[in-house]
Amino acid sequence: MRQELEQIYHSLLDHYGPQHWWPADEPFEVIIGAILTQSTAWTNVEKAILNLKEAGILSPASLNRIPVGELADLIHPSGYYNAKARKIKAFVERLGESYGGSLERMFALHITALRRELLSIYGIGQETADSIILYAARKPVFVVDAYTGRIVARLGLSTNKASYTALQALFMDHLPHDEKLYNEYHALLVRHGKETCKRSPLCHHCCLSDLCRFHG
DNA sequence: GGCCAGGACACCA
DNA sequence: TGGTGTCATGGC
Repeated sequence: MRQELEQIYHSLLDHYGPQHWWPADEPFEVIIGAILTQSTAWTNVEKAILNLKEAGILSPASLNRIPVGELADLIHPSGYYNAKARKIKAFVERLGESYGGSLERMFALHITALRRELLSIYGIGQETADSIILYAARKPVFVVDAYTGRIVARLGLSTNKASYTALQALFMDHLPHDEKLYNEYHALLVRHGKETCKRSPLCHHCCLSDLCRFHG
């Protein structure tokens, strides 16, 4: 299994090149982006983040002060703006109350403790928690998303109903726990999912065709 | 004009 | 545990 996962990785990297994720200037921006991109196109998230920057409130302290209704107005382009405003508020409130508003203090937690802490915050589920751990805290957890499940299922490496935990274990049980590897791998899976594997039922005519168990 | 994006939660059985 | 409804905009 390890060899197959490594072949997929190298095929994607050869085809697309390094993705330089996460597209953000700083760790806190990664977190806000991770919440805003839940079931939402990244182009819409960019508009919302730009609004926050132009309003000068893309910081834990500022977001703690602003009324939730005003925050919802600013992130309007990202969709689900009322729900996401509550989620952002929930995060910065926890950060303020438990860590004095310091991401460094929160990220000093051991990786499993950090994951539990993030999952206990309203609006942060498994994928958002793992995105924060990998791309903001820079610790080695494999981020699973909808593309990940579709791609490995189509390659014949899992069933199409595999759980988040099962998919995460598929990668973490067979690959070294390397933050840079997981960073690039997930980014490449998203890139590939956007470009190719979305509509094709099998992986015909894409850079992973040779690795598909359904071929030949 | 319908479909879908780098999900999470509440509620139900 | 697993299935369904809800939250909502913008691009194609």
